[in-house]
Amino acid sequence: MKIASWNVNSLKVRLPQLIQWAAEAQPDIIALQETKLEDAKFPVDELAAAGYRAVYSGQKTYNGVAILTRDATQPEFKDVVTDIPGLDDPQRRILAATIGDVRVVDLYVVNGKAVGDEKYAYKLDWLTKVHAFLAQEIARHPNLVVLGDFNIAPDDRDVYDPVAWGEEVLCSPAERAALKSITELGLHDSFRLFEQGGEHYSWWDYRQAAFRRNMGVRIDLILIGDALKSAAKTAAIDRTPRRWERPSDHTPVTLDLEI
DNA sequence: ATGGTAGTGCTACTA
Repeated sequence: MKIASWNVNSLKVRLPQLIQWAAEAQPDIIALQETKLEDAKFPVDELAAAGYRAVYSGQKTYNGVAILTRDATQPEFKDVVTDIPGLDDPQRRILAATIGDVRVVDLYVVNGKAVGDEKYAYKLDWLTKVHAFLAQEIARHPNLVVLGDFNIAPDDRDVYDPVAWGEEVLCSPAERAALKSITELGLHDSFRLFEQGGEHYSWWDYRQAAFRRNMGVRIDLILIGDALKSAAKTAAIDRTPRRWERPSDHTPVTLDLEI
């Protein structure tokens, strides 16, 4: 089973790229972030024609998450959750669904704007509530996959210029501590099961030719529970779509599981 | 220190 996560930065714009990439990469499950589409405008028919069924939780202009599964190989979605229990939040940033015996939680973590900003405080509070939700999820579902745009670079290896980034947003100690508390629930950064080096990034700013210069950060993660660790075979960051015309600022990340 | 680009939607806001 191949699982992918991609912040598409507008599914309306990126739909042709998503369909092309899926045809080439053949993922069984794709978690999307920043679809920026109301549910009524989700491209159900176009994705069905491409062989994928979908669940989605979207809004106009901002945020929006979706999970796609390959029709031919995957069972129906079960136990779909679109909100963190106890958090009344209009921002569409979380989507959980069970596919067979795998539980998938798709996250679009708050960006936070800047350390000290009110959006940063919202980010940390949101992460605390997600932590509580994931503690319940991992107790219920041993085969747990938590993936998405975390908007946190786990450590300095995941940052192009850690001195310049310093303790700015995406790299601040409080954000990294929040991510660590999530991984300490028993969730592993699957990419780091296979690759220890730096210079592997999943997001590059549109400005300053950042992609060409590989000035990026690795903020798109696929976390897996202990029970799936031995099933993990390959983790990768596929930079191909970032080279295409009119790309998302993020590129897809993938994980192959032998299940 | 600032601003550079992109998406939405038409004015700033978010990233």
